[in-house]
Amino acid sequence: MPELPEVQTTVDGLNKTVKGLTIQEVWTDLAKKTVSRPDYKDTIKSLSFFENFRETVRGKKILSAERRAKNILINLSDGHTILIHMKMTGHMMYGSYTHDATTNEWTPATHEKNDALRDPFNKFLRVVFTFTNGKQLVLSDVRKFAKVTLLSTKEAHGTKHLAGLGPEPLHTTFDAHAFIERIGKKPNGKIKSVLMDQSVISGVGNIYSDEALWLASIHPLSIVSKIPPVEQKKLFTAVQAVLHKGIDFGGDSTSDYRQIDGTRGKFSYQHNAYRLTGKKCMKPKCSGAILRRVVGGRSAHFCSIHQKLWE
DNA sequence: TGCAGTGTTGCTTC
DNA sequence: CGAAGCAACACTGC
Repeated sequence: MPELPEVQTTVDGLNKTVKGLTIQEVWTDLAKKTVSRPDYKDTIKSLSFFENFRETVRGKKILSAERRAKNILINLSDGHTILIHMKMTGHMMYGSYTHDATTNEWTPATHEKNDALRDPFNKFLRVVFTFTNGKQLVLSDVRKFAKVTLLSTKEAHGTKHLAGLGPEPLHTTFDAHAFIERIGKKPNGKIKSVLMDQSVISGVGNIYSDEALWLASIHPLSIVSKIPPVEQKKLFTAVQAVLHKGIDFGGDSTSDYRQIDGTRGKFSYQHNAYRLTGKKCMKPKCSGAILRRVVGGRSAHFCSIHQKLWE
C-alpha cells in the first residue's frame, strides 16, 4: 500500500533509472471500449483516452519524476506530465521484459539478471512503457485500482487530481504549528481518520498513521480537539519520524509494494503496531498488547496500555 | 465453499 | 455542508 515513503522511494528510483530516456511505445491491458465509472473517463482505463495518451507520449523524453502526496508525476519533454497513483497494490519497476503476442502478457526477459523482478507479487503487469534503449518501465497492479492519466505540466497541480490535497508533511516550511492548524480543521474527527484525510495532510495512510500514533502514545480514536497541544506537537514529531524512517528503509513491502528494481522495502520489519495484533507492545517497560479495531472502516492497530484515549 | 479481510479514493447517501 | 458507506478489483486465508 504505497503511502508517502513508498511513493518517494519509487520517484527516487525513477530519477535514477528512466530520467533522460525516450519513450518508444506504451502498452496496457486496462483500456476498455466502455468504462464502468465516470471517474475512469480521463484515465487509461478508457480506450479512447489511452489511444490519445499513446500518441502523445511516444517519442517524448522523460525530464524528471516528482511526488505530490501519493501521486507520481513524470514530466515529459513536450510539456505533458504523466500522473500515476498506485492506489493499493500498484508498484513500478524498471528492467528488461518481453511481450508474448499469443498471451498478450509481459514477463522478465530471459537475459534479465535481476531475479527480484520474478517475485510472484511482481506479475500482473498493467502498463508497460518501452524506451528506445529497449528496456521497460512497468506498472504491476493485481487489483487494477491504479490511476494513470495525462496532464499539462503547467496545470498539473491545479487539476482535480492534485488541487485540494493538504500540505506535504515533510516540506521544510511545515512545522508543528502548521500541523496543529491543519488537524484543527477537523476538531470532532477521530485522530487516525484525520491523519489519513488527504485534504488535511497528504501522504499518510493506514500503516504510517498506526505507527505515528503508537510512537506518540495517542489512541487512534482520540478526538482531535481533546488532544492537548503538547500531545499534538508530539504527534507531529512522530509523523515526521515514521515517514523519514519509512523512506530510510526503502518503503514498506508488507503487501505488494516493491522498489524500482523489484526488491522489497525494509520498513515492514520496523513495525511497532501495524498488523501486530496480539503481540506484546514493544515500548520499553510497557506491559500492553497490540489490539485491532476498525476505525472509519479501516483497521487500526494500537497498544492497549500506553496509547492514551483523549475524548 | 463462501465470505471476510486487505487499503485508497471518489461517488453516493444521509 | 460533513460524515459514513460502498464500489472499484483480485486474491488470500479461514
